[in-house]
Amino acid sequence: MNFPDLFDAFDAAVLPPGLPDAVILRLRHDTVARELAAGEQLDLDPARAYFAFLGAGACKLAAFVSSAREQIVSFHFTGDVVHVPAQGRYGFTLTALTDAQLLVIPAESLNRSGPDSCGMLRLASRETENALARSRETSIILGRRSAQERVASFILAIWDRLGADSRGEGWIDLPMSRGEIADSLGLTIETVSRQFSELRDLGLIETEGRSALRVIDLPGLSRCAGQLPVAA
Amino acid sequence: MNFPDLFDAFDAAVLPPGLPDAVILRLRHDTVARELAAGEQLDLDPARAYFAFLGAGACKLAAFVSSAREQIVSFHFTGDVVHVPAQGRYGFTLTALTDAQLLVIPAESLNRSGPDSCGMLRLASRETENALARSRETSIILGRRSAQERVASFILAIWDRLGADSRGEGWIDLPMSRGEIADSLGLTIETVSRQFSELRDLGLIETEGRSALRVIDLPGLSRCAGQLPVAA
DNA sequence: CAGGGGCATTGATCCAGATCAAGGCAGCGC
DNA sequence: GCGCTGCCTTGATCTGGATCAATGCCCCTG
Repeated sequence: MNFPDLFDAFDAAVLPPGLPDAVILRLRHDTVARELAAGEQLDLDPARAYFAFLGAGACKLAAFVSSAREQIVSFHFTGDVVHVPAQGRYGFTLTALTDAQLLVIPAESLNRSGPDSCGMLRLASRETENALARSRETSIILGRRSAQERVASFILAIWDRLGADSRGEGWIDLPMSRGEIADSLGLTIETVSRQFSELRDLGLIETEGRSALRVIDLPGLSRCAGQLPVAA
Repeated sequence: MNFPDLFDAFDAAVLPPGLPDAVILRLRHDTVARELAAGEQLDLDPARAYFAFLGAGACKLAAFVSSAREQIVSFHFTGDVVHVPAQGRYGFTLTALTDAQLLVIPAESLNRSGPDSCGMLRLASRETENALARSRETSIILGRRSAQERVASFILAIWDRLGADSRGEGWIDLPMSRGEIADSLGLTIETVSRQFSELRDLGLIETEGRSALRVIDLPGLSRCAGQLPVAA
């Protein structure tokens, strides 16, 4: 996908309708397309915050904690808008899990004030709010959940997100390694692996090879995740 | 403090300068003052998101996870703007730790579009972004830190926040109980207490009674918190 | 000022998950 | 198709923090 197509996709999927042409043009001018190979890291100015629109592929947003292991803040997939914060106490990096195409927009461009660009501000605000909701949910999981509950929650979340565009019989392909799952759940690789095995033995999921996954018993998995059956 | 004084404080401390009078008036009309006694919980419509300006006192924002224990998302103090999300998978509550006075503003009021209210949107966006940064930092602490690192980080954070307006000789009063500290750090009361004792034995902090606290060795405490010495 | 309730501290034990240590297997290059 | 490399799985042990169980000590009330 080239820049114009990517930008059109972004416009159609994310931008609020009815923005003045001049505003869109200015935004288009500030926006840059990037193509990342699997494993490649997006290089940004650490002093600035960005929004990135993921036109295709999957990526992870991670904080460097120590030289040891990173903490993965969130995973993102095709169509997502990712908030990449400026460097504060921690530095954040956006890294591709699969080959990915994205549009990179400096946060300032959305935040630029001006009577015409309210829609854009609204957008920035909404996307930040989404990121906040996800982050707070992560905090809850990291603070209070057992290993099994964490892994079950993770599978539910990714199943929910990728289940729709799955190939055929409801199998999905996990784009991230066990190590990356561990880094997002605050666990070790071994524990994640053991929990996958246990959920398989319980007949809740099925796996094939390293990355293929199928949920067999969704209610059972929800129960394992320790959540009330989706109360209203 | 009555409503006009509170609103003036809010205007002076938070609102961007140069907003049209009509916009401020409308906001003032949508805003409600609330006074909470220590331990009292702010009663809100769970279907809506709010911003709350804390004119005086301290409070906690917590998610109900199970009937067991709650996960405290953040602590807030005089002058803070708190983002209280609408109920999603989890319900959130804002509870006073000390007697508190606050202004409650429906998020919609700030988000209302209109060519004049861009400044307000900008404000909402900025406050949400602050909340996001805090939340992501929490995630990092909950995901990867030992008990001692968590408690040391907590003390550093609150010292940083309350150290300024401390009474005299650099003592601060913790407005929250050990249990609440535990609930915010993903630990138990006992572990928090033991870590306080250990940091005291290490000569890094001093305590008196249940709530008085003084940091003696700030660099040492930072080292315990496991953070690089505030790299640029 | 005495008594009592509730939070905080401290100690003893237990266990979930980390760490250490082998294998096993998928996917790749040759 | 064979071997190699790097993930993944599985097993054995260890340990940090949870849990269980007393006490101690503020602070409030009468």
